[in-house]
Amino acid sequence: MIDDDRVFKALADPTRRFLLDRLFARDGRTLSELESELEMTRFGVMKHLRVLADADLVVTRRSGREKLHFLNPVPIRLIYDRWIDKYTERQVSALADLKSELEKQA
Amino acid sequence: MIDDDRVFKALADPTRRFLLDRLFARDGRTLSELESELEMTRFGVMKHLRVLADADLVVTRRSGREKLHFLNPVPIRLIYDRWIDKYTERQVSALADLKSELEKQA
DNA sequence: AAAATAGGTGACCAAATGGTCACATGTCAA
DNA sequence: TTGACATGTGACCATTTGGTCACCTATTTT
Repeated sequence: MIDDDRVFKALADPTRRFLLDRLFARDGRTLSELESELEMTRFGVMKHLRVLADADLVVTRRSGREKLHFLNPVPIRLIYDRWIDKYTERQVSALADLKSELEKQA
Repeated sequence: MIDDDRVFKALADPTRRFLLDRLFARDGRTLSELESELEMTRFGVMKHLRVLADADLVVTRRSGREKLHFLNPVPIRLIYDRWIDKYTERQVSALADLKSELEKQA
């Protein structure tokens, strides 16, 4: 366990979670595209993407003058494994489903 | 999605993750017991437990002059559901297992 | 009842964090 | 080859956050 701190710190910011949500919906977006969806300068978005990349939650690939961003779900899975007991997994899952159902209605 | 920010902010601190780890190992600990495992004053630990409770990651029950703390895994499960696609779940799980295996050896 | 135990509040301070800007490099199109 | 486009760096500032302390209340124990 050496890089878990970077992951949790990266997830702690709402803008960065929004970026992950956008990449979860569709991968391979550029900085400019992501910037256009946020009330923030390009520099702010760039910093956030840097933090996500350092945490390995986002991986990138250059293509000409563009840089494409992709979501990497592996670190998320590791969080889950840390505090969800295998034996109680089913009950927790059922409770979580119930909670999101209730929130949908409200 | 109203209280997710409190959850992620709560998880962003290493001391708070350590507290969750201890409660995952065994529930129902008191403030004093948790304090004794940390290089920090009681007040610091109290603040951290307050943050975890506000995020609903920890629930408490009073018993006389003691206050017992319990881990609540539901918010963790909700994080998982947010960014793990149901269709790719198996592959991600396999990758995560591989990563933790490699880290054990290193 | 007195002393020890367990937990709680508000003020305070140093350090980390989120965001902007001036400036700069590399790439594509006309 | 000139200009527009896409991304990158370092300095800077306001706000948030992690931690301590003086002081306080409630519950045992002797």
